[in-house]
Amino acid sequence: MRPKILLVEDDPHLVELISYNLEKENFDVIRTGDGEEALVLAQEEKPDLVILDWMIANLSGIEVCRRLRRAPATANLPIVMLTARVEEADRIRGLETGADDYVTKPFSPRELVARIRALLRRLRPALSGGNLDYAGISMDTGSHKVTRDGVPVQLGPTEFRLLRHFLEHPGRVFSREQLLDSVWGRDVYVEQRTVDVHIRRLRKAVNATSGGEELPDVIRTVRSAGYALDVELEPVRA
Amino acid sequence: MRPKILLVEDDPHLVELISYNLEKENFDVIRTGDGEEALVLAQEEKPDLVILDWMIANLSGIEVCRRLRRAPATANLPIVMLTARVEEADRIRGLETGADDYVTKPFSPRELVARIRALLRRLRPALSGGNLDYAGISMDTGSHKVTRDGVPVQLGPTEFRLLRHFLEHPGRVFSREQLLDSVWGRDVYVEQRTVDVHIRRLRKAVNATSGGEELPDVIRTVRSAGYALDVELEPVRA
DNA sequence: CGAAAACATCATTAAACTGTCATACGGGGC
DNA sequence: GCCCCGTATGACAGTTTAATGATGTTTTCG
Repeated sequence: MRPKILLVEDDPHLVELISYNLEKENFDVIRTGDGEEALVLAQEEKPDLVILDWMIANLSGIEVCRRLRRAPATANLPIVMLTARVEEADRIRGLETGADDYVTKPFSPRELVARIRALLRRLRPALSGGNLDYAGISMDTGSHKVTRDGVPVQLGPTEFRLLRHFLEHPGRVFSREQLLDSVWGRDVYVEQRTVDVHIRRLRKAVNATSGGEELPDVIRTVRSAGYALDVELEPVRA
Repeated sequence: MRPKILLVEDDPHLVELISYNLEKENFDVIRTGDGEEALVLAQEEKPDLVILDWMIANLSGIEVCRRLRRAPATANLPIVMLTARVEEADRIRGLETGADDYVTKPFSPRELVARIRALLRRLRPALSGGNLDYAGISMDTGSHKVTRDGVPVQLGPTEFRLLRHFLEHPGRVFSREQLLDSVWGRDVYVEQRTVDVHIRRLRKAVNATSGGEELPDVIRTVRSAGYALDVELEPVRA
């Protein structure tokens, strides 16, 4: 899967340099030089990471950073600040505003890419071909193989993406709407109840071994809220 | 909660400089100058983050980094590499080995702290909200889980919203009307007495442990006024 | 092109939750 | 103690929500 990077930079020369290096490394790059537009693109394109120049048109980079952090949809978006400013106070201000990393010009494109990789490796392991593990479930995102307690699990494409999404945020509850958004895609219209069906297929595949025995369910249904991946330790009810 | 930092550095001057700055910022610092010992300490002390100098005794920093990543217990430990090496190739190698950030000497202590904060902010979201706690009751709004003294509590949707509302305003008394307004919704018409029933269900779930024993009631009934979440000691009346 | 897999829906069944009532309980004033 | 009024409680029936199995269609791939 190609990670999608939103590049917010108004120097055409730099845009070209960075884009070239990112695309060479198999990233998708969306470009803009405008602060306002950056906010819109961050909402609509759902990039995996933002590279943000401090000095851009319309809104300063730091203001864009602050607004991204404030909006729920982008509050967790990784942000790399990019700037010619070398004063320590500025770097610290950038980091404290919510940037995850801070690179000063002139910079090495390769180092920038390495830093982006390090960030994504940490925050979105699935993007860098890493392994996702939780509660005995192991997913190799590179080879698309999934095992439970070492036993291979067979999944269809949608179930795979669904499980990957859960593994990236273990324990957290997602509404059907959120799942449709992040697993199916923002512009697909399907019934919310369709999620149920895929949850069922995922459960069936993950909870059953080849022998037909039943393993503990790893997906928790939260009535009127959604679903979450986790091992409910006790189904005991008051 | 004070984050615990493992500082692996053998230059006494630097150790002091870094420790001083970290402790001033309310971090706990564990120190060692030895690579082997660093691995042991990482296992035993379970630090929240490691600062790792490239050049240290016994094992190079990069080898320590690699081994930390390999051991399951420390595979996800955030690592900040620290080095005098300025060559780009080294920085990239450090990041690709699994370090989360890379700081070159000479560096600003305040920037180091800012980078550490940025990393921890990102990786330990538990420290910055999402949780509601009061009187032994803990609600994780992200995973929709509630515990009392660590014991899971099962709630229906309405009881969950009700408890959340109380946890957001602990100690305060709400009339049935107010509760209907903020928990049920402004435009829903239900009997005021219905609140009583849900209060009862909430009490039942929260005050009873799996064993069936009774814990002290956390909801105070205020006659002719409403209810409050409160561990007000019983007005002892003999 | 044709078979197999994957998909989105629908209808049905099963389960959980909800609001209301009737009744029992209990504190406070007298 | 006795009464009054507000609260607690258990039961119940209707409603909402999720699980399940089946079905027709689309997509994938040989």
